[in-house]
Amino acid sequence: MSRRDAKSALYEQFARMGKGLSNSKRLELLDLLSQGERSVESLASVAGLGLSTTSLHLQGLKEAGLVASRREGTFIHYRLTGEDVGALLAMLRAVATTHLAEIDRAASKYLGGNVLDPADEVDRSELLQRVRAGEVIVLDVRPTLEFHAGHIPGAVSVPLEDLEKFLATFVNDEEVIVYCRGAYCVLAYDAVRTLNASGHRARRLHEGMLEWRLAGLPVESGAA
Amino acid sequence: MSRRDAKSALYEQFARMGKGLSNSKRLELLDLLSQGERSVESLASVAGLGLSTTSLHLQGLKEAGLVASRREGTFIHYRLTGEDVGALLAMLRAVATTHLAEIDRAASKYLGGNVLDPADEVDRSELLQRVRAGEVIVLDVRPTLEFHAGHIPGAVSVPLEDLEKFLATFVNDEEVIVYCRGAYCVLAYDAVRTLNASGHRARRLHEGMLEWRLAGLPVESGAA
DNA sequence: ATGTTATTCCAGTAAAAGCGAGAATACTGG
DNA sequence: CCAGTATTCTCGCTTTTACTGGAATAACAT
Repeated sequence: MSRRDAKSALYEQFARMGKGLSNSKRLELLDLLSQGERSVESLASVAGLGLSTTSLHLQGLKEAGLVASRREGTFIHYRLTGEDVGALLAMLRAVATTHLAEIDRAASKYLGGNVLDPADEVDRSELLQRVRAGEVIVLDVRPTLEFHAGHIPGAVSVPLEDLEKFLATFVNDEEVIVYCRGAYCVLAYDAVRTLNASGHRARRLHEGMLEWRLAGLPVESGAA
Repeated sequence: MSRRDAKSALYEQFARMGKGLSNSKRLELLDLLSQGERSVESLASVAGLGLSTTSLHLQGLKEAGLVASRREGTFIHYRLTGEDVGALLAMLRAVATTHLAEIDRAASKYLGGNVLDPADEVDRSELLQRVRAGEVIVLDVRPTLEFHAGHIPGAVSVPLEDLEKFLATFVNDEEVIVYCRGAYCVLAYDAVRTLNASGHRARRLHEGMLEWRLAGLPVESGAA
């Protein structure tokens, strides 16, 4: 084997992982998996994909070394192969946001309105400090299972769909900080709008759980 | 446009950048560009690709926001769009190395022999400290143009092809530290072998110029 | 065993990517 | 303005990818 061929073979290997990141549906799946392991069917329904397609993408991701699977009864749970995969995903998003102007437009279409207004965002250190001082209420608006897989200590789990119900009993006027999966997760944006519309002071945590964990900040798992 | 569609559109944008990383030849091109800007023809010859194919890949990378181009006379010089692109590339390599076992095998085939022996490697801080103390000679074995685009302060430019010639006049018995482009660049491995074979004490800098720069360490440009 | 459920495997199809060879284009220097 | 050079565009051609609907598997419960 020539030097050239050996070099190609090596870069071919790196490209295997690159291929995993080269499709929007696969990125959606990775994004979901960054919150904890999930079954194929659950991934398919959230990502809006057919089952066989989802299965195929997951096998592609496994081939790329980005995910691994575990059998539990009839279910097969997929998960990221490591923390570093989440970091890679976050960096891809960050670099893409910096260099592709279309992302801002697509993001504001998806997340709604004035996404870029930083006045509504709290950074991680501020949240940490204020929740420890008991000055704020932290709301985790992801689905319950994701909350159980890991959340910010002290956060209350209120899945977005239960927010209205929660508000009915929420007479407190403390400030609320809302978070969800990560940088481009829509849940917290929606929640902040709902909270503000019903007269509460609410802001969104900058980014979300993925980046919180990557920053090495404390994570609690199980029920609140 | 539905929520689903808006979400897809957003992830489609991230996938654009992912596609840039999904082909081995494109990764080779990015790797070369991480050392500084280059013309199309120069990239094509080093990567072993046809001119039209190279041009097409470069346009793909431009579409992905990973590279930009600049015209100078009849030449068009391509470059990475930012330092963060180099960081993304380095992280992709690192994550792939962690999770794809085949990479070790492909790497040792390409780089030759006992790649993994860490005894032959010097880390960045050790190099920095010892070159400042004047205890070692640092050899940059990349092509001259890449050396000019940016090198470790105090390093001597000896392109690999000129190494034999250099050795003829090199009677010093100080230790030599060799570096080249980055983690999987073959030049420094070859150079260390040549140096050792002719009785010199030589070790390789861990990784290379790309990672040195990303670590925020001092870089000098222009002639030595 | 048998039926149930979650997942994977298997064609088959349409679309896209990768590639080289040669024509076309864009700039430079007489 | 014209020849020369670097790059891009345009075809064809082959390979790969994305996806679907239905058959096949694997573990489980009865």
